[in-house]
Amino acid sequence: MKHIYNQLERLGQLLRNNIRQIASEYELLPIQTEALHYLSRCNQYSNTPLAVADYLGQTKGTVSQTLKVLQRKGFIHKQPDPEDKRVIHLLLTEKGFALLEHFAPTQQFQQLVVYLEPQQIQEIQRNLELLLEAQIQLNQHKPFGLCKTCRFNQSDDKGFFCNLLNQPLNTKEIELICKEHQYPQPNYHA
Amino acid sequence: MKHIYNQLERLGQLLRNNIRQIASEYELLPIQTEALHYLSRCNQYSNTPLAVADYLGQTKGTVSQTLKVLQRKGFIHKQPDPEDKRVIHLLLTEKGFALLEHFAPTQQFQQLVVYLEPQQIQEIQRNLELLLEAQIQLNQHKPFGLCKTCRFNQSDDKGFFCNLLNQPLNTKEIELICKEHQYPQPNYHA
DNA sequence: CCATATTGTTTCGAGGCGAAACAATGATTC
DNA sequence: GAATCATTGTTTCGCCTCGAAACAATATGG
Repeated sequence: MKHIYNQLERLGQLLRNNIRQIASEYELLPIQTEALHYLSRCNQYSNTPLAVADYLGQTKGTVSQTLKVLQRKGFIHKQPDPEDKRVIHLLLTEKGFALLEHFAPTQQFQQLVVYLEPQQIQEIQRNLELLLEAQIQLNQHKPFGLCKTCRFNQSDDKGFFCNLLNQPLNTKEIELICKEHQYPQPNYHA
Repeated sequence: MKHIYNQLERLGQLLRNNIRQIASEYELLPIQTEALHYLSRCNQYSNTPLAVADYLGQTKGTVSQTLKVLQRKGFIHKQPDPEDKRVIHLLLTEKGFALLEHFAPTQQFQQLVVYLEPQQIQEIQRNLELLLEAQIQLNQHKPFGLCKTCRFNQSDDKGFFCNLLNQPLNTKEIELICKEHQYPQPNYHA
């Protein structure tokens, strides 16, 4: 496992450096682009400062400042929740969405496909999925998975429905990240 | 590839958060432990501030400050090079080595082995190796590989020898990271 | 209605981060 | 050998991350 740890640490560093390099052209830091990337993929119940803090593993105070910078630079705007006046929803501006086109994934990363065969790509995806689920399980970390893989998501002939939030979901929404996500059952090896 | 990118970004974040959590008990930041981890694995030609900067993808000015903190906290000490008086060698103190026992890999990460079968571990290692080499190739980044996989490393009945630095190497040294490392030839798919 | 919990912001101090200026030493060239 | 250029490392500046703690506002439960 030591070898895998070193490989993952290194891959993470290289990816982060890759992001840093491109982000610097827009005068952004890696953590800022990571927050934007999350906000572009999460659902309407998960786009709050607290959810970003949970996702990135930082305190709400730290995230609050990072969001202030992103807002000042025009990548996001804040929208008060009409029902719960404590809550703020974070929405990407057009500038924010435009930025992510260059970022997630980076162009350089997309070129990796040249070095890999389709079968290998499948295999790598499966392996990374395994590592991710095991890591989340061990960390006691919220999985932040997509609704379509969530135990609360129910599908019938009328579409999809979240049994936790008691809300209907459309085909776009079940592809988004939810902070309340729970896997149906452990699918790793005991 | 977009899926793999998202998985790798997430795995990197979780790993970094895991490190942050443990490091905070020692009042260290992730980047500081990453520098220490590198210095514990590199050879005597690669333990300089500039090499650390190349490895971590940061400027020498930034690294100089990080090293200053690590020195003040007693994890490393600086040793001037006797031949080239511009060069400083960075050596871990006992406290530095002791710290890494808890870190690389983290205890939590080692427990991942419970969720994986030996065959899967092999497969994951191979796949990560592929991704790493392709990523390094694309980044035009120095590989920072081990001497035993380097094209300059020659082995005969007397032991090992580096044809670049014209130095003999022992069995311990060929397991260390070298900043001059070069792969013998591309072993990915064109 | 009141105590408690939750969400988000602000403030503080330490430190990461890159760019640029700087100092010291080594290498090249003439 | 002296002048020029390259390399290595440090310092300074301004902006930002980061966590902890204090704070304000709203929600919830008795």
